[in-house]
Amino acid sequence: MRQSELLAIAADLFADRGYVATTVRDIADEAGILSGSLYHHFDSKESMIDEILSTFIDQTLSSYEGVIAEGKGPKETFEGLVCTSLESMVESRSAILIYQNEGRFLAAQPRFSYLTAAHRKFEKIWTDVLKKGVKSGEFRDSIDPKLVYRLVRDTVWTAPRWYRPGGSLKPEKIIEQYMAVLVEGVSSH
Amino acid sequence: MRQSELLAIAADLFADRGYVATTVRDIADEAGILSGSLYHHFDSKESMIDEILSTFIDQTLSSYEGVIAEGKGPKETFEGLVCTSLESMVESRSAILIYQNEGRFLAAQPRFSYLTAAHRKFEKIWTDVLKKGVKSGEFRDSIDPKLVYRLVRDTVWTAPRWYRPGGSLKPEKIIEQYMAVLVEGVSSH
DNA sequence: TCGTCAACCTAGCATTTGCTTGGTCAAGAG
DNA sequence: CTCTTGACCAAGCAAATGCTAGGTTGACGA
Repeated sequence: MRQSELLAIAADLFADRGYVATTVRDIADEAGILSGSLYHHFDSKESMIDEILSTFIDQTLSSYEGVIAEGKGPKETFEGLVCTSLESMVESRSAILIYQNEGRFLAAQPRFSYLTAAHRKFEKIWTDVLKKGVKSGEFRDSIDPKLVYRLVRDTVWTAPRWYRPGGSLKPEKIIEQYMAVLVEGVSSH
Repeated sequence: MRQSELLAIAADLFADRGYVATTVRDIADEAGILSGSLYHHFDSKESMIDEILSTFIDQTLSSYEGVIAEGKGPKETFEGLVCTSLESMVESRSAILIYQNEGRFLAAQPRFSYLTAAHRKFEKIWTDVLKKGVKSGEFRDSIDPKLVYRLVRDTVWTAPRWYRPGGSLKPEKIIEQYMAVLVEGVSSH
């Protein structure tokens, strides 16, 4: 399918230069076609980012639910959430960046109201795990679940900003270091 | 001075909507003047963001140097760096956001080469402290200074994304929680 | 009273932007 | 051989964008 190829190209450009700064001519150039030809595949520039974001949200949500479904304790579940978030950096790098950079602005439009809904679901999943960990004593009871959720989310979803796929810095190394700091950061001693 | 008022307006808009998405007419509207009148104060839209960013970098660098100059141990110095970074969120909220969101793209232009230079200075300051902490045994020797620097930097500089000045969530609360997680996250036990 | 000057306006130009319309072309089905 | 269809091109339009050139206004000092 040509559509998904074009979407991947668009996603990379949106992630690198920003959605507004990327023109439909930029995307077409990268694909080796003319800008008008894009409209054979998509209604509008907006529908491209729409597709990118909704796909990313579906994937993320189901990967989170998979971790929850394992039914492990709070600490291991927390580790699982951190791990899967960081792992998605490899395949969904540009989507994460777009979600982070353009999400807030787009969420104001009715078309992208699902962004706000997803945001709330993410928050509930993370804070639930954190609260359970505090109850079980595995996490310090001084932590504020909502605030720590934001900290962790921002931390794991900002790594794609400087992570370069195929670079010498391997994802495993990043995951190992980030997991250690974050888990130690919330655990009681 | 009218210039600084206009700069503050521009900074807020750049931070909220993005540099490219903000038009000179947006800025002028917010200031209650016409777009052409902006060019009585500034050479170009680009020179506005230039001024905003270089001011922010000067402030940040000198605040970091102030912390270093206190000559305390690695752990307390690290705490000081985290603290001053989070504190700057109140007065330099928009500048931090602009630096984070537009920095990478702008740094490619010769005019903004100072961004790359500043980035290197920031990295050196943070990693030096982390290395010293590892040597002294206060920080775990398993941590990778460069990676943990990125983690901490991204974490403290992403908070302005959702922090709302004047909101019910006080900066002190954020600083307390963030400091606890980050310091515990790198410390040895 | 006159001259100066910062701040702003009026009007518009050149370019870029997202998108449209009508057409071409090659591959595959019947 | 014809017909359909998916992928693309050619050409351009209306709106938006950064910026410019020349003029107006009101405060202030000499």
